[in-house]
Formats: sequence, structure tokens, C-alpha cells
Amino acid sequence: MEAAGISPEPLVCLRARDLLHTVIVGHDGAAALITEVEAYNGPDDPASHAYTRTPRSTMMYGPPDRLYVYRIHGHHCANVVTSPEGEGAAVLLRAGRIVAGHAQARARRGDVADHLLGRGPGNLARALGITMADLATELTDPRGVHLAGSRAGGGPPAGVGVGPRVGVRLAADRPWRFWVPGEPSVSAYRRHRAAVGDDR
DNA sequence: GTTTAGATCAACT
DNA sequence: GTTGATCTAAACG
Repeated sequence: MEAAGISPEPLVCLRARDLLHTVIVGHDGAAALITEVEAYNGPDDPASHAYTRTPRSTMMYGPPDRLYVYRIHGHHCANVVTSPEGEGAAVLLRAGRIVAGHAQARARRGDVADHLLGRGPGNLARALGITMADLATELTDPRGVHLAGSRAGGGPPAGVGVGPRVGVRLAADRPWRFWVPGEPSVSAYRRHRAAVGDDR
């Protein structure tokens, strides 16, 4: 019997919330205020690449504040490893508002409206110039792609939107997506066509 | 065995 | 028209 058991959010969700309204600096001066993220909880999350442990996913089990990049549909997606060594949790950067280097971002993305430059994980990565070459980048090292030390959006967001992750097939109902309400750069929810929930 | 490159198609703008 | 923690297949060790 579930005694009013609202399952507590894993730590990675708190880290995901923390990343909102922080700035990620990409290549050639392009930078984005993070407005939408998703949490992936390693071995306890069927939707995570770390669910099966391989030489590749081992990187996610490594030290935090490193960049995990993967390809999908010919695009790249950027994740931040957030957990201490051994846990394999990471946060997908789903959207951001370009706050610097608009010209560079637009050169890579094409001539689109500002709020569309970093809308969606593939677009955000492209706007920032992130590719597989940036895999395992130290996000604390200002020489390359990195996270700004502190929030530059005027502080933490007033409220945070919460909902299920976009486009995942497995564990589709876990509300581990977080976004800044009112941000036009946040993408709409799209459920996977063959989405499957958890059995627990 | 694992990893990267490309593609498909429902949902979105 | 555009996008994407899916999917298949080719490349690699």
C-alpha cells in the first residue's frame, strides 16, 4: 500500500532545476540562458543512455560537470553529467535563450527568430556549435564550452514548470522535465508514438 | 561486443 | 516546413 507515496525526486531532478537560468557558453562567443531541461537518472532510468553500462556510458558515471553529447536524427544533443562518480545521472539541455553571439548562432542555425535559435535540444546544440568533438568537455574550464559560474538571468526562475519528458519511449510518464514558464524558447510536449510507462 | 551516421514519421510551428 | 534520449545498419576493436 502506497502510504500517500509521492515518489521523491531523485537528486538529478534537483540538479536539473539548478541548471535553469544558468548560462552555457558555446563556441565562438555564442551563449544561452538555459530555459528547459530533462533529468536522466542513470541505471534507474530505462530512458537513459546510462541504463545499460558500456564503455561509452561509463563517461556518465564519471565525475560531474562534464559534457555528454549524443547524436539523434542527424542532430546533436548536449547533456551535463550532474551526479557524483558512480551514479550516472545527467541532465539534457533541451532549450535555451541565446544571450550572446546571436550572429554566430544564426550563422549555424539559419535566419530564424531569436526564440527559435535554441528551441529544442538539437537546435540548441547547433546554435552553440556543440558536436561529438565536445564529448567529455570539462564544463568548468572556460577555454571551451562551459557553464557560467553563476546565474545570469537575474536569479532563479520564479516558478518552474514540471512535466513528462519529450519524445521518450520508455518511462514516458516520469515528470522529469523542467522549464522556465513563459519562455518562448521552451518546446511543446510531444509524446513518443510508442510511449510506454513504468510498471512499478 | 559497442559506437557513429542516416533515416522515418507523428507531432509541432 | 521542421524536429527528434527512436530505430536500423554500417564501421570499428
